This record gives sequence, C-alpha cells and structure tokens, in this order.
Amino acid sequence: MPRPAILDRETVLGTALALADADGLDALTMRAIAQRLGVTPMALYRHVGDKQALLDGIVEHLLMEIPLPDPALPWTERLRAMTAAVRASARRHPAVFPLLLQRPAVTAGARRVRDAVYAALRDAGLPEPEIARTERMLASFVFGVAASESGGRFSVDTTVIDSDLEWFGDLLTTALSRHARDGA
Amino acid sequence: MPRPAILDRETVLGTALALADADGLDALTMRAIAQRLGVTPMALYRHVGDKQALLDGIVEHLLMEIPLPDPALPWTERLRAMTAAVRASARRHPAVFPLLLQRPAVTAGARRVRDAVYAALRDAGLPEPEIARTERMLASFVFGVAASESGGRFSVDTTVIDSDLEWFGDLLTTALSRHARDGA
DNA sequence: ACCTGAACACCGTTCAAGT
DNA sequence: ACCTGAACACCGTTCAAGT
Repeated sequence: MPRPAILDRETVLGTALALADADGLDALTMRAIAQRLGVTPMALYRHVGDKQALLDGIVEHLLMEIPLPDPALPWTERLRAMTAAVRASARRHPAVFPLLLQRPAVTAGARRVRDAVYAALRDAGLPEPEIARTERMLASFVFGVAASESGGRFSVDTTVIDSDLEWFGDLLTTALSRHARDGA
Repeated sequence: MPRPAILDRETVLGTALALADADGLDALTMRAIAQRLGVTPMALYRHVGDKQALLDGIVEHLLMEIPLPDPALPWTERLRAMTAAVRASARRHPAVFPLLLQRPAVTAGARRVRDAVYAALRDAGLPEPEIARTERMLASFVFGVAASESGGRFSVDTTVIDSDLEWFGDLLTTALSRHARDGA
C-alpha cells in the first residue's frame, strides 16, 4: 500500500524560492530545503530531479508569477506595466533572477511573457519581420535593468531608476512609433 | 629567510578565470585552482582573500580586459565598438560575466568603462544632468544583451544578434541625437 | 613571508532498505 | 509509491606547524 505523499513539486519549489529569497543562492542547499520541509534531503529528488532541475523549476516558477497587463490597455501602457512587473519580481527574488538570463527562453513561462510583448509591438504598428528582434532587444534591456537593480550594480536609489525608465521608456516608445510610421 | 614566492594575485586570478571559462562556475573551486597551480588550496588564501574576494577579483580582471575605443572616433562609432567589445568579453567568459551585474559598479574597472561612455554621450551633445542616467540605461541594455547571448537565453545565432544590434543601435543613437538637439 | 597538513563542518548524490 | 539512513566523493576554511 502506497503511503500518502507528504511532498509535491510545487511545495518543494515554493519552499526553495522562499529560502533563496531569504538567505541567498549559497544557502539554497538540498539539505536546507529538506530541513524546512521536515524531510530527508533524498526525499526531494523524486519530485524535482536534481539540483540543476530544481533551479530550472524555480526560474520557471518566477516567470509564471510575473503578472501580465490588461490587453485592453494601450501598448505603451502595457510595456510600461510589464517593465514594472519584471523589476518587482527581480527585487522580490534577487538571488534567483540572474538565472533567468542563463537559460534558453523556450519554456511556457518565457513564451507567456514574450507573447505579451509581441502583442504590444503588433499594436504599435511594427512590421511583422521586426517583432521578434525588437522583443529580443527590449527584453534584454528590461532584464538588464532589473538584474542590475536587484543585483546592486547601480549605486542609486530605486526612485532614480524609476525616473530613468520614465524618461528612457518614452524615448524608446517614441522611436519605435516613429519607426513603425515611417517603415510600415 | 623568506622563501621565494611562487604565487601572486594576478597569476591566481588569471588561472581561475581560465578555469571558469573552460569548465564553468561549479568547477571553479579553490582546490581545482590550487591543483592547476601545483600548490595547496590554502596557499591561495594569502593572495586572494577568500572565495568571494576571488570572484570579485575575477570580475574586475574581466572589466579591465575590455578594450576601449580610440577617443578620436565619432561618438556613435565608439559606442558601437564598446558594445562589440562587451559582447566579445561575455562570450569569452560566459560563466563569469553574469557576476558583473551583481556587483556595485564602483571599482576602477567599472569606472574605466563608464567614463568612456560618459565621454561619448557628452560628444553626442547630451545635457550634463542626463549623462549619468543615459549611461545607466545603455549599460543595462548592452550588459543585458551580452549576458543573454553568452548565457544562452536567445535561441538564435550570433549573427542575428549582430543585425539586431545594428538596427536597434541606429534607432537608439538617432533618438539620442534628436533628444540632444531638441533638449539642449 | 609563504606554503603545507590535518581537521571541521559542510555539500550533492548513490544505493539499498524500509513501509 | 514514497521516504529514510548510511555512505562516497567532494566543498571552503581554521589552525598550528614547517622553512
């Protein structure tokens, strides 16, 4: 008779993410996660594979958590909202966020965010062949800002980055609008 | 009588960076570095502090290695050259590059690169109060692209990123030029 | 001053065993 | 099916000792 399971994948990933948020990536050990769950380290392996797979799972968890904007909003507002959401996520999970840049963006979580950007860029009037490359550049920019901010690379306050983005975001959306108009 | 030193800080950092380049961050252990140098692990501690300080040293080493463009070139060419240089550095040191975003940009190596960008932006005609924030945004963008590329986040060939940047770089420098003209 | 050797408190992961 | 316990091959770092 199978005994009742006391663990599942989501519980392990959630606990692991919370641990990384609180104590950093170095403290994120299989043993520490197991201890938090009142279980033996080896009990985790059935549910998350190995440590590498656990980290992949946490990154995906983080991506899935990012809220997407109301599709009824203007495209500029949607990009602005997503930028804010990514920054918030990076600040909430500073240890895990950098891993996002080190994994192929081919998962459901990555597609989910990318498709929302695609939709915004289509509504901006960008020609179809330029949608994908514009998304690559914008995502790199936003992830770069978010990783720098949460990683402590900037030596300025968050509110300064707020106003940096207000200014530079306008400059970017204006340039993209103009490009869509001239090049369409 | 002090015995002749067989180790120095630069040798240790160089060996460590080469090891990380070849085998990744997980393989970058004090013991493995020591073995490469034919020495006991504890011999490293005198020269590089502890492991955290070693990583800081490697990041600084990487920054110092980035070639700066000829100041006589037009500002657009200088930004283009620095972008290419940062990408090349990221591809050469894919394991270490991400650490760049996780350390305060207050070292000599960080200042060195930043000042070159400042100079380019001044020559672009940007008003002084906007120099620093523009550098923050451009550096975040370039580091984001370089980290994504070397980290494997993109699922496209390097040449595609080349052409992405050719296009998006023009869009950016055009927007900055226009802003400098209108806002000066 | 510079390096070694032994030791301590950790890691991730295997394997066989229990229920 | 799910978890445990013991074991293996590693870590970073301390401390005292050698030259």
